[in-house]
Amino acid sequence: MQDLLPQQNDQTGIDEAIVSAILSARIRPGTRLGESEVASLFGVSRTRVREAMMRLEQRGIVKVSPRRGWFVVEPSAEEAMMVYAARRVIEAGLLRSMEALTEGGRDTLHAHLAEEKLAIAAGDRQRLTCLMGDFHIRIAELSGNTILVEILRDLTARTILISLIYQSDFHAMQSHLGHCRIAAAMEEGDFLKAAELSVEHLDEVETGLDLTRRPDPLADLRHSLSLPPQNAAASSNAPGNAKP
Amino acid sequence: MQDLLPQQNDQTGIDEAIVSAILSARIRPGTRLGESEVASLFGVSRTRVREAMMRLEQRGIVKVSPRRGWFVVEPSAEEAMMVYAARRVIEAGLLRSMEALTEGGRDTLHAHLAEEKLAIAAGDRQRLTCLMGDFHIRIAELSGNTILVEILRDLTARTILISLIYQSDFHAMQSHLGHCRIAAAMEEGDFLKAAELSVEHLDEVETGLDLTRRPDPLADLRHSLSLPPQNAAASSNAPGNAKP
DNA sequence: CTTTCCAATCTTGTATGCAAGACTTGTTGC
DNA sequence: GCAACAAGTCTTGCATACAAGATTGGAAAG
Repeated sequence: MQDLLPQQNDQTGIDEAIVSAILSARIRPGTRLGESEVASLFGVSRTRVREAMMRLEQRGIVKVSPRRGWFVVEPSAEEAMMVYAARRVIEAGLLRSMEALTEGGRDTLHAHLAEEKLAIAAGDRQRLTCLMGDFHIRIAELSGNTILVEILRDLTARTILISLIYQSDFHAMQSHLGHCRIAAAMEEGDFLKAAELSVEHLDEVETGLDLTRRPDPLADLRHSLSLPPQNAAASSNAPGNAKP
Repeated sequence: MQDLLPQQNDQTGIDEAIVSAILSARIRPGTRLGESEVASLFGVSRTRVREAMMRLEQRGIVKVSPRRGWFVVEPSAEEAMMVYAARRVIEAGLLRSMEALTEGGRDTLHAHLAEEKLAIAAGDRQRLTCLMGDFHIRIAELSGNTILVEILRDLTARTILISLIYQSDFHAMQSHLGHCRIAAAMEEGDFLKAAELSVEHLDEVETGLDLTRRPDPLADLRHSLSLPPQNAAASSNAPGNAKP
């Protein structure tokens, strides 16, 4: 737990520390965030933690289980589809509404794609997760509409949680290529094409999910014990423990 | 103040009571919502009011001025344009993503438009304000995507606040016709056309705003004293108070 | 050995208390 | 008469205290 919420200084806010931890996949869906725990980590009282949690709940990032605690959301398959649908609607709508790409905008996109390439080469998966989500936020920022930026940031956070539950393997290269194609279309000034590519890209990612998979409440424990992932342990008995 | 926040029973939540008051324009932008005041109105302690305010702040509906109080937001001209831009993006994107209108959906739209007609005939402006915003929410609901519904509901609340600041007169009939056209296109199954009409409709409404108008902090006091609206009072002296 | 029940513990839900900043208003000095 | 100032009042910010539900662990009964 101590690693998941770095001793970010108080000024940035508890909210952003948690969101940032999610955006870089340092914190898993279903993680319990006890008020007292977080409070002591940040050196404040429960009051402020609670306020932060209220805000995060409004943003669809944590949920409270009455008198049990706060948990990072574990989107259901249905919710996952809604998140992707919402992103398709908003991102495609956004691109279609754009009319020109400034020189600064072009540079921003190039710089971002270069970073993605770098992270892929380095195999830095945590950084990559963060960057893959950020790409879409960068595009929203180009529009200058901070309302949409904030909406998409929260949806991106949820997307990352979704991928942590339902995504078996991370096709980083595929996503990167998708991003490159979108950026290229934008540079050509063909925003309609960029919008269509964006929808395709999101479809691709969504199709890559295994939405039949149930979130595994024992995931972290399983991992701590170095047990095989998912189901093998449950269906087959351990050796030497044979029983008719 | 007592009239603005009806003694809605506790179960529905303080948040929704306030949002509902805004959606039907029973509460004006810039209204102060003191923690103690609201707390006593709802018969709870400041703690719960504060939590509600935190959530509403996250939704862009209230803002806190440090150690001064909570206020219903008064969107600036810039923010107003962003809200409309965001709505264009999302609503158009949503319509474009739709593929069919169910029979139930058709009925919902018809029923809503009938209500609009009724309110226009009755001249019930408060109800009309509510309905005009609701139309767009109904459409989102047809998509079944609750995420987008919630986003649009908050944007609609902000839109109403914007119109209370910058809109001089309420072209209810014009808006209603816009809604009818959109619904008609949807019934024809021509969602692309519906999307375009939606953008036009929002443009129309936005164009009808006078974004140069500054929010008047004395509006409610002025109204209480039955003084002429806006500026006349400030530039001309009261009769009998002539002074060289 | 298994099941049931109860007490201890831990968690959030809510209220309250105190501190500190912002505004108001009356007062003082000019 | 007017400006500067200062005390008082009102507000949120934050911490803490206590109540109540949820969970867990163990003891007791079958």
